[in-house]
This record gives sequence, C-alpha cells and structure tokens, in this order.
Amino acid sequence: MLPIPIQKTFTYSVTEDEANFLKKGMRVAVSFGKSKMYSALVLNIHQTKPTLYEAKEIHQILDEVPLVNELQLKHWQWISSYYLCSLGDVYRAALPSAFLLESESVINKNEEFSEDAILTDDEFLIFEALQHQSQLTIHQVIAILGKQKVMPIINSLIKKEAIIIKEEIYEQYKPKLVKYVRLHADYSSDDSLGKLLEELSRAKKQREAVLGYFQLSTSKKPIKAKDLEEKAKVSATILKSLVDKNIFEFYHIQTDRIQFNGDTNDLKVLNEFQEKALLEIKETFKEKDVTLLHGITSSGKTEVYTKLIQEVLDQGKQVVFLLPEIALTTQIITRLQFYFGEQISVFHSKYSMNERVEVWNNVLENKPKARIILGARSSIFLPFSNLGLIVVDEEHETSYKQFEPSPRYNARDSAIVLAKIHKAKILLGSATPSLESYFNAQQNKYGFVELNRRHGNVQLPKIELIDVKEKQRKKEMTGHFSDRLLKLIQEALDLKEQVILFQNRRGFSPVVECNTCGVSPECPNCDVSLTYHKFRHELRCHYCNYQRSMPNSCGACGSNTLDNKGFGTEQIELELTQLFPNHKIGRMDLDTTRGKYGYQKIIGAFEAKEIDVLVGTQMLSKGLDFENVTLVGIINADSMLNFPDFRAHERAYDMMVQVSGRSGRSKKQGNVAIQTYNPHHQILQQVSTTSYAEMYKEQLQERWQYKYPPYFRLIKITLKHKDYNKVDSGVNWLFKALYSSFGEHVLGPTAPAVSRVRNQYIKNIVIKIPPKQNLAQTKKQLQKIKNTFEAVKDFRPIRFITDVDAY
DNA sequence: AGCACGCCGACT
DNA sequence: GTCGGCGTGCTC
Repeated sequence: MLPIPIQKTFTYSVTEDEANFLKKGMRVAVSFGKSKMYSALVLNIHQTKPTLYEAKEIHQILDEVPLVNELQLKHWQWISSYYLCSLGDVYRAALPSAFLLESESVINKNEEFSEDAILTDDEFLIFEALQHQSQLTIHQVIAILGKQKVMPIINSLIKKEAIIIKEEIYEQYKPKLVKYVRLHADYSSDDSLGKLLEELSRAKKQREAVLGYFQLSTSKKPIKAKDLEEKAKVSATILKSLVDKNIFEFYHIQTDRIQFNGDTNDLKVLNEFQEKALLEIKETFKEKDVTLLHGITSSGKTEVYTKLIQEVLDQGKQVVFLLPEIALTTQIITRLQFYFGEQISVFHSKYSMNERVEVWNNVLENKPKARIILGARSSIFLPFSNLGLIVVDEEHETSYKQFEPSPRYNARDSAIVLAKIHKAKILLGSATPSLESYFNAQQNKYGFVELNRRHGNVQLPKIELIDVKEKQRKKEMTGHFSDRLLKLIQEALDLKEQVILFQNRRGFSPVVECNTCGVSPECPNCDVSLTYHKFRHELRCHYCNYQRSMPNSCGACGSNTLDNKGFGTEQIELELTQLFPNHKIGRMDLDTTRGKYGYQKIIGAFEAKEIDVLVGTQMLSKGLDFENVTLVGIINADSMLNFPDFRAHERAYDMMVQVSGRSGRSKKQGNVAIQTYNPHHQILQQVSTTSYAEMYKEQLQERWQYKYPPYFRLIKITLKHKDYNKVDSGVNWLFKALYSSFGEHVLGPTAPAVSRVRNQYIKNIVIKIPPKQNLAQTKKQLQKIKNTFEAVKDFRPIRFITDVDAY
C-alpha cells in the first residue's frame, strides 16, 4: 500500500530471506514510477507472480517489527470503504509524517569526468556548482538555473556521464538524547575524591563542578549535564574541560520529548448522582457496546469518566479519550494528569512530528506511559492492541468530522467501529447530544444514561432574552450593547467576577460597503466580500487568506464613503475597551490563538484573572471551565439561527447552551444574557428553559419531514474547477446520471454560498439515502457513476470530492 | 499524487 | 526558432 490516493495496491518482489523476515504492517521503501521513493506498507506476502509485468524489487525494509497491526488495517479498510476514499489516503492520514519518508533525488559529480567542453551553458553551471558542493538536490538545481524544467538538463548530464543521480531517503525521526555526566572510572573510589579536589585547587570553577556533582550524586540517580551546570552554576565549557581531563565523562540516554513530572492523586469521590450514573453506565455496558451519557453542563462528567477509565486500566487495557479540539486538551489534560499522572499521553496535530512518533511507539509497545491517550480525532489511528474503552467527550461537536483533506471521516463514528473491532466499550458524552446519537439511544441502539444535577448543586444559570429591536426603538442601545447587558456586565465587574461575551464571527466587520454606490470590496480569488480587520487596518478573505490594505475610497465609484456593516469579535472588543476603560478586555478567536501555545496563553491569562472580560467566537463554548465567570453574554443570537443548513437550529441550540454553561460553575448561580431580534424563536425559547428534549422532538420531526439524518443518510458530492463552464456541464451530466439511479433523492446541482474559492468554481450535489436503501450498494453504484464521469475526457480535470455523512 | 511525454502559444 | 503552459497516461 502506498501513501497516495490510488485505489490499487502494488506488488513488489522480495528475496526469500526478506519474505521470512517481513510481516504485514511493516514498512518497506520502494521506488515507484520513474524516480520517486515511498514508504509502502506491507499488506500481504504471497507467492503469486504478477503476469502482466515484472515486479520491482523492494529497496529496503524499514521496520524491525510491524508498525501497524492487523486491527488497524481492518479499521482502515472500513474507513476507506465507508467514506469512499483510497486506503492510501487513510494510510497517509494515520501515520505521523515522520514515518512516511519520501525520497529526494540528489546528484553527485562523476569524478572521472573532465571534458567540460561538451557541456552546454546550463549543464556547465550545474557541473560548476558541484565542484563546490558535493551534492545537489533537484530543488537546488532549480534555484541555480532559475527555471522549472531542469530534468532534461540533468538527463543530458547523466547521458554525458558528467554526473551520477541517486535517490536519498531521510530518516526524519530524531530521537532526543539527553546528555548525562558521570565520574570517570579512575575516580570511582572514595579516597580519590580528596586527591581530585586537591588537583583542582587552582581551578575554582572546576572544583565547584565536582562538588556539585557529589551533592547531586547522593540521590543515586543519573545526573543530567544540564542539572549539574545549574546546580554548580558552571558553564558547559567547564564540564567539557573536565571531560577532557578524564575526570568526568558524558553519556547519552534517549528520552521522550514529553514528560510528566508531578504527583498523582486519588480519584475524587463521586457524588450520589455521579455514582448512580457510573453504575448505570456499567449496567448498559453489559448489553450494549455504545452508551450515551447526557450530562448537563458542569454536572461533573469528567469525574465519571475517570472512574470508568481507572477500572479499564485495572484490567490492563488501553483507553482513548477523544476531544473535539486541542483548545480543550489544556484543561482536561491537567485534570486527568491529576489522577493518572504519567499514564497519559497526549496526541494531536499541534504536536511536533517527533513528539507524535514517540507517542505512536509508546502505544505500539503498549508502554505504561501510553495507557491513556488523550487526543483529537487523529488519535483513533494509533496502534492500539488491546483497547478497553473509548470516551468521546463533547460527542456532538462537528469538528470530529474531517472535511479536507481525504479521508473525510467522522472520528466519533470511526471510534465506534474501532471499539467494535477491539471488542471495547465506548462512551459518548455531551450536555447537548447530537440528534443522531440521541436518536440511536432512543431507538435502544445505544445505552443511555443521564446526569442532570450540577456539580455542588449549583443551579443552572438564569437565562434572559433581550429584545434588540425593542431596545433600538427605545434608543437603549450603545453600539452593540443593550443597557441591560451593560448593567449586568457592570454588576459582575463590581463584584470582581469575570464575564464571557460570545460573538460568533471574527474580525472587525464582515462587510465593508460604499454608502454611495453600495458596492463592497470582494476577494479576487473567491466569491465573498472581504472582512475588515482593524488591528492591521486591512481587508482579509477568510476563505483563502488573501489580504490587502483597507482602501480609502470605493473602488467602484471613487467616493470615500466606505462604511462598516455588521460586526465581529474585534469590534466588540474595541467597544468594550471604550465602555469599560478600567478593565482588561481579552479576545479569543482564530486570529489570537495561532501557534502552539496560543490557546494556553489566553486561557491561562483568563484563569489567572488578568482578563476581566473575554470576547470570543465559538471556541469559547467548548467545555472550558472557569470558576469565576458569572455572566455570559451572547451579542447576537440571530446570526446563528439564520444559517442555511439543516443543522443550523440544532447547532445554535448546542452553542448557546454550551456557552451558557460557562456561567456560574462553582459557587453561585450564573447569568446569561442573549441579545436577539427575535426573542420568540422556538430555539431561543428552548435555550432559555434548557429544554433539550423539546428541541430534540421538534427538530427530529423536521428531519423526518425534510428527509434528513438521522432518518436519511447524506452523501455530498462537490465538483471544483477553475473553468465555470466545465464545472457546470460536468455537474449537469453528473446530476442526470445520479438521477437515473437514485431518482428524486438526488438534490441539486447547487452552488454553495461561496461559489468560488481560490479561483475554483464549486458545485454541489447531495444524495439522500432513505432508511431502507442499502448503503453499501448505494456507494457501489455511486462509485460506478464516478468512474463513468471520469472516463469522459472533458470532465477528467474536474476535482470530484465525495463526502459521506457530510455533517 | 507525481512525473514524463507531447503538443500548442509568446518570447529571449 | 525555444521556453513553458497543461492535457494525458502510467506507476508494480
């Protein structure tokens, strides 16, 4: 199997010795195509010689033991067939990139060559460069010649025997070595110490280093060079000179990059409701593999998880704890480490390549320090061998679904399959379960447990709807704030409590519009208007990251009457600094949380009460736990409700209930203020009374009526190409073909809200699959149609994206 | 996916 | 005349 999006697998030949050594799941380096080298994964070892071609030999075996086990391969196979992508796609997504080494061609000069005269100018240039540098990569050659097409020149040089080309692969993973110090064997006896110190009587610093060494050595642990330097306050040079004098010697030990230092504590005692929930979960697990835990915000789900995890650990099994977003790991990891200490490893995309390799290896070897994996969706690809439990926290989160690139898998659903493969149990937890999961629980497919008492018996927050239209009429709005919301903020601040304000849109104002001609500046690559970001005084496209400085006058009519319409987090932040000049305002959105520690910095500052009011996008809603927050304000609820998506209402409900849940988590009852133009909207009413069941019932009925999940399955097909006409004719052809197979359940073709992104035109078709229709069969049929589509040469350049369960 | 081969436009 | 565009086909 190769890490490229091709359906086929390839057969290579191995020697008998190699065949005896190789096992399924090991990687082998193979050349593929003209020059490329890939790390392929062994899927099968057989003796059937291919008839139509000569199998190439493998280049090298890369692993001592299989890197991927058979359970994983089974899981990958399922993902590939369910989500309609190639196995190669899954392989690529599953392994840390360090394992997927690719080759690069390098050229060396042929020492025997001397007839420079027969070389052309370009060829000579390269040959010249090789006199100074023993080796050149293709990229370097491109840079030297300043042109793209270099292969003909290189080929010609090879032909003239001036250079030699070879493929070089790099082992990308570098183990981290820590330098340790020990005393040279000559000084091992006790009486030699005095002698040694005497010898060094004139080298003060070196003496200190030796003394420091003896102080540290009392603990009998190996001594790190760094620790000694610190302890004795000496530099690395001093140590080096002692090594040169054969007094010390250095040695290295390979260590993991991520280490936990700290104590562990006993699990918290559960309150009676948590205890009851735990018992119920265990009860459901006797019959069901999947159980849904519906626990209202701040009900202490995490404590229930920890008990369950402990029991699985006691059976010697592995545990996965899935989180929708890395933003959450910071808080949860601290909480779980509090109990489980170094048994936890964390795994997500912001970890470096090397760190991920280490976690992978620790799981593969079933090391004690990787018994619990806490991580984002990609954690389901780790090489577990005896999984006992998977916890999917915030199960309703849409970020469990990957959209780009392929495989477009849902980690929650894939985890359910993974659990089944391991015969493990899986617990889905949420305060606002997804309709699909709740439906499955109601249908008795999943076990179902509720936890509806808040921790410490704090009451759910008081939710208040504020009618913005009314407030505007009465002239009681200051900017985007109603007098009521301002009063609540002031009250909270007076009590030295913290406030969270939620505005689901980043930037300053989404639309800049000319008041004279009504034209707004648009992105040259995408079909959207640009968003104004005040901080850098520029316009930015949120789809392709195009940016330009804010123009002074309208590009269409030239008048300087450009005005901001709508608003985002940045503007709210600005208004607040003006309204509350004596308080610290913070902002948390995509723009302020870039980088590995972006989240941590802001969350940390807020926890440390360095920030009084935190303005943010939906990031804020995700399970963060701040004990001093007593007010949550939703600036504009309507933008969430008027989203053209069948899940808009469900999501709006989730989001509002989740943000509300950030208020009043520890001692006193919190407040929530929701500003809206439409306070009678049923979803807002349901939010204000936290009536999940009512929302569920109503939404479910709509789903049935309009043929949506959980009743109907959805497959979305997206076509992309830079030529509009091409996409258009392609999509029409495709629609006809699909229609003749699936009839009225094919919807489209439609252009998405943003119909052009990065200069590519986009068209969608959605296939709805009725409950009775066979899924596998449907996918097969779809695959067939796709093949026919791609056989039309006019359509071939169109990107064809299939997204199963596109929600 | 990546890469070579092959056929057409605008430039040293 | 060639450089470089991308359409087409193939990779064990």
